[in-house]
Amino acid sequence: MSDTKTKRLNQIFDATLRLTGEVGIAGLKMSNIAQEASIATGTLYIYFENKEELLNALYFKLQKESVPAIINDISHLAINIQLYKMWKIALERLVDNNLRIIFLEQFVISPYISESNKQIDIGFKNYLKQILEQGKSENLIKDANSDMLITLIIGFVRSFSTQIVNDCSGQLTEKSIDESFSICWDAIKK
Amino acid sequence: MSDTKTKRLNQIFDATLRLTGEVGIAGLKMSNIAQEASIATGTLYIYFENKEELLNALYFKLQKESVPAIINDISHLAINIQLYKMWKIALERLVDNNLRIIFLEQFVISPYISESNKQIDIGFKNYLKQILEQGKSENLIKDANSDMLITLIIGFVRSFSTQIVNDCSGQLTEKSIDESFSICWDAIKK
Amino acid sequence: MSDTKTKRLNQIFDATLRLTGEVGIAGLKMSNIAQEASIATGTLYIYFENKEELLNALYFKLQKESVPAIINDISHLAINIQLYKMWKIALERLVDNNLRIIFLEQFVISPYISESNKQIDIGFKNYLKQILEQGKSENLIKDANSDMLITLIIGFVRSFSTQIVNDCSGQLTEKSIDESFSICWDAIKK
Amino acid sequence: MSDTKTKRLNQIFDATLRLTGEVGIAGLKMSNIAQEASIATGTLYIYFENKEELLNALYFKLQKESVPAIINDISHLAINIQLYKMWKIALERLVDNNLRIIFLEQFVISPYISESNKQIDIGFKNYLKQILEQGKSENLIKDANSDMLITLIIGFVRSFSTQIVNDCSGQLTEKSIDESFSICWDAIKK
DNA sequence: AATGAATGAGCATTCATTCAT
DNA sequence: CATGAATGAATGCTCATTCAT
Repeated sequence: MSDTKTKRLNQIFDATLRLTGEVGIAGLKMSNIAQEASIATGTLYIYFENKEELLNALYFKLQKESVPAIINDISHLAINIQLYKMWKIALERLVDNNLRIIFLEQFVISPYISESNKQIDIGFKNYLKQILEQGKSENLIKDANSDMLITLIIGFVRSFSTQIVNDCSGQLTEKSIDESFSICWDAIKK
Repeated sequence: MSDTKTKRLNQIFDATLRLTGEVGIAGLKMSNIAQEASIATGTLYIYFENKEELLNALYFKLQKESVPAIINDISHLAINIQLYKMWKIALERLVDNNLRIIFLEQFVISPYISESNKQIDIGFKNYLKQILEQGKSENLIKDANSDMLITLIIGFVRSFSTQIVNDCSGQLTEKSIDESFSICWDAIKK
Repeated sequence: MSDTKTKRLNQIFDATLRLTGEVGIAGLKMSNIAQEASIATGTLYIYFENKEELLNALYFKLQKESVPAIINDISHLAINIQLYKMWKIALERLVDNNLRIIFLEQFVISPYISESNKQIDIGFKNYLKQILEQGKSENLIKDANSDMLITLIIGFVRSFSTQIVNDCSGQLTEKSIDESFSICWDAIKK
Repeated sequence: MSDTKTKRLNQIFDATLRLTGEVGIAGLKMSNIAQEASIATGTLYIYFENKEELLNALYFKLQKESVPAIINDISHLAINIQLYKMWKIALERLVDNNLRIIFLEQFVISPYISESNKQIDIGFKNYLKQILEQGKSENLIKDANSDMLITLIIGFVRSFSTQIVNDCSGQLTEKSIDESFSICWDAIKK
């Protein structure tokens, strides 16, 4: 992809994220996205077929960026350390760019999400499942249904990061990362 | 309120819940709600000023129905029993009418939610906070930040009920209620 | 169909025909059609899915009105009288409402015409073919390819009516009808 | 005109004719013409002020090519031979390149045609008129209104060539040329 | 109160034309 | 000259809301 195109796409994605933070996905207008990105409305349609494709492309990009960063080569570590690292990276990524989490939370329930993007989470969940299964075999993790444990973990990360983002004075500190992970670990350890 | 009016309101609310399950909140159209409720579009505006008021009224009704049921006079029981009962009732209510949870999840992040309704959750959270504080003083609950614990609990209940609703074969059994609560309890107990 | 609906459709069709005469089919705008029909733009979309459907419906109506009028119960008459009556009615109908011919001529080559409407002429052509075949068997009509004769007749009617319509001072008189038919008849008679 | 320029113009004209056959004049887009001609959109505007000029230039070129070929020095021949030769050349030219006829038919009723191009037919019609007038004075041609006869002839040529072009299996043979002319001649001869 | 056709402001999308490279 | 990405005015279409019946 040419540098110009990449740059233009990022301009558009950044503008979309910024606006989502202000007006939500339901309030997004193509003309506003263009204005926020300092381009003409028509230019958006050079890069995307329509509004739906633009939003799905942004979702795909955010997911693509997130998952590898989270699961990056930690397979040699102890289970609880692996989980801790994933926990930390997930929280940091989500909270670091709070616009990201606002967009993701809203997009997944919007009428715009495509079938293919609906399935995109599954890769990460499978990876998490492997770790949990291994933990069970090492007698470190509870013998509960893995799907339930995964639901617990993801539900907590989402709630927690959303809370920090929405709480104006909220900050993600080492202490809060450790404390939240500790709670999560107690929930799933044997 | 006259019986006719109550009946009419329920017709509208049921139609709205049903449609939300199909098209999401962002996809709701007043004309469709009317059609689904077997009334004329104009009739909606006899009962509600506009779309925003209709949705907020539905949210208010769902919350009003849920909260009392959950917190109904259990203050004399042991902390973990109180929490277990709340856990069970919350799960049952959410899963029982899956349209309810879909609507609630979407509404709280929609542009339609009013300031007053944004605060409605707080009552329940304060109640939960009291229980947790009492638990801490009885040395049963972790000495962690109560808001974090609440976030954990609510995040898990939401994720878990959503998963059961979305999983076609998902059923809420005594076993899954107990198992999920057990995990949650391990997370917050001392 | 209710009277109101019929009236509304005619309002829209009339407005469309009038505008086609001014700006041609390529220049038609939905907002202008609405304005010309003294209704709101949105109202057009109550009666028609989109612009394409509106135009196809108008074409269908014009054709439906024309064909029966032309072929109305003349089968007992002599061949040349039958043809003369069809010739006269066709010319009168086309010239009588010159907007009709302008619309028809433009629509059949526009990108809006649907496949089903493309086939609509065939009914009339088949009727004409029967008459010509009968004429041949009675030794009144040339033994030439019927399709060619039909093409001749229709081509001439179209050209002639278009010329009269476009010629500002043009009038369709009994004399010009008779004269033009006489020429046509000489072309096809044995 | 430089060779390069001539070549470029032909590239553009050919592309325009080809596209008109596919999407009609109303469906022509400058970007598609450029693509079909394997040049950049902007390049079109080096050779033509705008879309209207491009189409009018193409129409003018097609007419310039056609008329001389049709009326080329046949004035010494008998009237019916003159007409036969014109008939034959006209049919051959039109059918030879069916895209030509599609374009011409659509362009003359499009909103793009300029006043000057509207008059371009008149030269040919005047020539035809002279022949018919001469034929009348020689007692060979009917004493009918010449404009009507011209309308008949042109209408038939157009319909007939269009039919051959649209009829997939249609071929222009010596036999069909002779047969069609014979019919036409019967129509106008005394 | 109930109706539902009508409204029109608002938004998504198109495409002829321009201009920096 | 040639390019093609960028432009933005113009246009098709939507849908919350109104109002005559």
